[in-house]
Amino acid sequence: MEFHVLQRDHTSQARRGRLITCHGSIETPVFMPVGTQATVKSLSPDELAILNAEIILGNTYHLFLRPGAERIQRLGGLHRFMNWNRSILTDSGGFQVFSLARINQIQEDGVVFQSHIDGSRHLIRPETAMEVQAQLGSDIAMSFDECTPYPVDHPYALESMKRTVRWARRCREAVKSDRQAVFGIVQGSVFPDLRRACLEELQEIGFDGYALGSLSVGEPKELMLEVLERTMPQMPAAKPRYLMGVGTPEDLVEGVHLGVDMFDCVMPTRNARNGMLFTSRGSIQIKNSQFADDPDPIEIGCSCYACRHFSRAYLRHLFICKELLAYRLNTIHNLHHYLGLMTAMRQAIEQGRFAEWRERFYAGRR
RNA sequence: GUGGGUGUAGCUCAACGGUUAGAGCACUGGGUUGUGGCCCCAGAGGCUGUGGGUUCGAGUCCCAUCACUCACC
Repeated sequence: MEFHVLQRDHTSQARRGRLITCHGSIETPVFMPVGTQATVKSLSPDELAILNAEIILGNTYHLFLRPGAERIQRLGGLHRFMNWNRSILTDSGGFQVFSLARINQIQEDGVVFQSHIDGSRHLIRPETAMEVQAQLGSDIAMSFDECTPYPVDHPYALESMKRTVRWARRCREAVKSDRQAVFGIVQGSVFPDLRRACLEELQEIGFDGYALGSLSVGEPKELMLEVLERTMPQMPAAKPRYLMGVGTPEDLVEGVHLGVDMFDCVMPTRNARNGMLFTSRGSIQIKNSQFADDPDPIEIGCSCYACRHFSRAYLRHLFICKELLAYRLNTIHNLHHYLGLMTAMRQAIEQGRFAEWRERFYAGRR
């Protein structure tokens, strides 16, 4: 994998870059739609490609439990399995073990947990997570980490961060293929000293990119931004910086402003299925009765398939009836909005006026 | 026509003769951050079919009446 910083914005920490994997190049800053179970829910790969998604997320935890990584490997790897020939980043499963499964034990060797599907017990070790990701054949693999909840006290955050670093070392050593990049995940909760220490240790191990984990896990937004502001300047400039699981459109703008190159978040896709649609003026709930007779598209001037062909009234009807098309059209719109936002930010950086663009972005909001 | 049963929120149903008649769904609004097509929070909504009666007090007991429903002529 290669990463090049093409341009820096002199009005902020924002930077314009290009990531090159075995499956193509990715313009950064980039937003990666989440495709947990080998599909971005409700969309076909064709539709994703039309939306101009250059990289999507797959998930070790889910694919490990179902249908199983060996099976996917036998069927030609994740790209072939799901017929997606652009890039894929796989999450290590660390987050899901902590958010979905019933944890039985966190031990030095790994985590014993119970499947959220059938209650079966499994041990995931750092080596397991990397082996599974190798079988999936993703372009970028994430190291296996412990996602600390919020709030957490400093002593536990330290203990957890230290363990994540030891796991990161084992992950790095477990990866043999040079076709797969590996990112380390910076932990340390909301404590700048721990974030800094973690980052230093991870850099010593040496990764192809560095991610910030355990943010947007319930902490106040100002606190997340504060941690970002203090940590981002310490991130190695030559490597991609990935803010995991974030976020709202505002979060993306602030992230880019502070120098983040990569984001992923379920928000545009999950919220689409729950009827929340993003526009440049803020979000709307399509189920609201005020849209029952509204002939306008979700956002006037939006060039997505949903906005070019359908009214808010129709989309509201579909959503209230729980028609499958509602999920698809809403998802198309929200991803178009997110990916369009990233395109706009990349252009602003290229033109050296990101700060000005950011002002206008906020001015347009309610 | 005769006998039985049931009438409570938009729907399906709770509520010992005793606080301000509740729940689920539907409806209205809010939430959702490395995905369980969910879930969570809040709100609105009632002449308890109608009219009498008994009682300190009736959704509840009694009488009449209307509607629906089942069985039998």
